[in-house]
Amino acid sequence: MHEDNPSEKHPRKPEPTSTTQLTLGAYLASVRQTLSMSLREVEDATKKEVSNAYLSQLEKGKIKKPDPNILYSLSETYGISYPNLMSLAGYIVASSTRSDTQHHGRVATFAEHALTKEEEEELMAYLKFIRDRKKKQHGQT
Amino acid sequence: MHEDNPSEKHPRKPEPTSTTQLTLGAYLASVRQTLSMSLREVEDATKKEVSNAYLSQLEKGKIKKPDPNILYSLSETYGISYPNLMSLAGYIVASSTRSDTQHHGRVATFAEHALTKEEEEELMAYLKFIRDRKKKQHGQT
DNA sequence: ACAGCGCGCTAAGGATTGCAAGCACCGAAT
DNA sequence: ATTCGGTGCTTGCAATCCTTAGCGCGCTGT
Repeated sequence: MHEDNPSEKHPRKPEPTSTTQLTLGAYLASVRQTLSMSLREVEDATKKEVSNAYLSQLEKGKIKKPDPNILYSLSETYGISYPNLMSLAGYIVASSTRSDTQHHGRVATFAEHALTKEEEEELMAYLKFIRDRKKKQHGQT
Repeated sequence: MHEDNPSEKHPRKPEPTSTTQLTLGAYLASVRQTLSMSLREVEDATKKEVSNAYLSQLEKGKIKKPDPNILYSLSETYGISYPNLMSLAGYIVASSTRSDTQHHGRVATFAEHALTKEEEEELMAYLKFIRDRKKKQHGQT
């Protein structure tokens, strides 16, 4: 069991403005109050994607694992960071895996790997899989 | 039970529902079979984070919204892209991959396919997995 | 006073997740 | 032939999500 008591083992930070050790619920509540929105206003703003009842539970920490898409709706409505919400919810964030624009020096490629025919076929099939996926992946941001 | 519910509340991708019915389950099953791993091997490889029973259901498409962290475990043990799994599961991906148009053609058999960096890395990981598997047959990292 | 409205919040319940346990099947060793 | 281990898969169940109703409170106007 985990306790959600945000007021211990920490010398109490005076500035809750950053994305510190806040709980998801506390953070969401803070943002909503800052925007002076009611639970039902948020419900409408998200086009009923998040019910006022659920948001209440969310803010009170009664929900442990909210659907990522709900978090996304809230991030859009509030104008806050989606990955941050994901992180607060205990989900591993996709872009946290650093492997993007870094080591570019490893030329390598498959040329020097002497692919067997079997391997090549498998890799081709896999590549197709990846790309088929990306086609469907259009429609975000 | 139909997944064709028109009164969907949550943001779901406006997918054409035609052509490539590339589902999460099919993809996961494909990868696992390519790696020649049994359900229980994966269960062990993920340190019991994913039970064999659940993986079976996942592959058969019986699970609609798996926990992102489970998808992460699978992406790690399979050596595949986590955001891609998220996307397949219907979750909105945190920082969308803007990898298109990044082509830095690297020759080899795949040169004609103009691999992006991400694709290349994923394929490399995949190739490594294939070869690893052939060498050891069993054991862990 | 008392409607009426909006507020945060709670109750109850259907739906889904994820797991432990167990099933039926198969191939190999005894 | 029979046991043994391994395979995918199913079942039953507790836990959790998320929704629809509805409660109690405070406010405003008639």
